[in-house]
Amino acid sequence: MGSRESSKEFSVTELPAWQVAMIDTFVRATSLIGLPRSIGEIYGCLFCNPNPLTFDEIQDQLGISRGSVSGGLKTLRQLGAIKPHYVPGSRKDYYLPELSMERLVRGFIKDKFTPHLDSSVDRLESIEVSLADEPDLTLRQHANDRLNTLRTWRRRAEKLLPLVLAALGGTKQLFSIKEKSPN
Amino acid sequence: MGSRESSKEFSVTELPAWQVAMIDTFVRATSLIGLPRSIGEIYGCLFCNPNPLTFDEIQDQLGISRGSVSGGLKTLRQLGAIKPHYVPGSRKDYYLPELSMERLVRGFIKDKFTPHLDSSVDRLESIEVSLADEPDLTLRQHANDRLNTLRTWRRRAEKLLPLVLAALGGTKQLFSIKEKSPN
DNA sequence: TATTCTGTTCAAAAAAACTTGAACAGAATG
DNA sequence: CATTCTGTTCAAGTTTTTTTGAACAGAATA
Repeated sequence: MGSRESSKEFSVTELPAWQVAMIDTFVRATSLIGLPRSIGEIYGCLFCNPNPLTFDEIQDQLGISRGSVSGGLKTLRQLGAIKPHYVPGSRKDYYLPELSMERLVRGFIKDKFTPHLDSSVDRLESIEVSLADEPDLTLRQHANDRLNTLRTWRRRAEKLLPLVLAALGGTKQLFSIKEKSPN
Repeated sequence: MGSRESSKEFSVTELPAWQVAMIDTFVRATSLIGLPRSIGEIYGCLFCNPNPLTFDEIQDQLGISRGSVSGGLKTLRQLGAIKPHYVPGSRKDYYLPELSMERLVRGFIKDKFTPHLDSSVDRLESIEVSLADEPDLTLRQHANDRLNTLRTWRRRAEKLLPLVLAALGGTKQLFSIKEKSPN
């Protein structure tokens, strides 16, 4: 099959400095939000390249294992941070990076935050139930206050997410902050 | 000194179910935002108690090591998530939880996000510099586009933070979203 | 159907993060 | 000054997370 130069083994690409630096940006960002290094590397790799990349090209450019590439691409797909790109006549999967900040953030929030927020309703209710077992009345009252604080926090967090997404929205919107009406 | 019941060794408190559940809430939350379990436990412990707690009381209630308590309190102080509470006639430090969601979030953002955002300006500039070494003109142009994308993202993130804090602000404010003016 | 091509899986290895507890430092007390 | 009290430090141990790569599965090809 073709020249032996096309062999799979060791075609590790040497990246130019600007690509290394750009990928580093994403590695920092993913680490900041608690995602593994390899995910930042893979997204960064796609971000730097003008063309869609394949599994193999990503592995070669980054010099990481097949397992990491496979898992990383899976997570990025789930987050909506990359988009499969169909190339006629090729059996390989090609990927392009999602470039809309709004969609990136939305995917992340949907995956990581929304499930927690949703399930927290039940957990707070269950706290309320177990609160009935507290014999010390004063303490029970205090615990109830704190439970209400948690509910307020939860409600605010829920309301915050749409606001964040709107602020990042591709359609440039303006926000005005109005002082609360006196009632 | 006093009855031997007051001995330091093994005074591990048994927590009521509602406290365990409430602390669990904070453990989940801290883990969600990438802080260690012990930090969630300590804050949760303070959150549940009506009185300020000391180092020792926290350790006893949670059954964790002195090192973890010391480190955890340090981080929480740095985040502004707990407040030292002076008690006359005691040599110990007492702590109360910060209960303002806005201040909690602000402290977290200041500690974790703002430094990254600030330093990113320099890093993006340095990418621009190293970009000059790219011989392929088309690729250089593409890289420059992407660099501008990164700058836009950074700018948006920077503008987002005040918005988030305002939305959580104790002074209830209302936001209105206006469609962008057509220019 | 055998072979090659693509990508996934998962047990084991490696790395990173967290916790522990003994030693330490400084301040208050006697 | 010696002792006790309070809390910090940090090396070592533990746990968790991430990465690796060999084995595998399925689809296309010959």
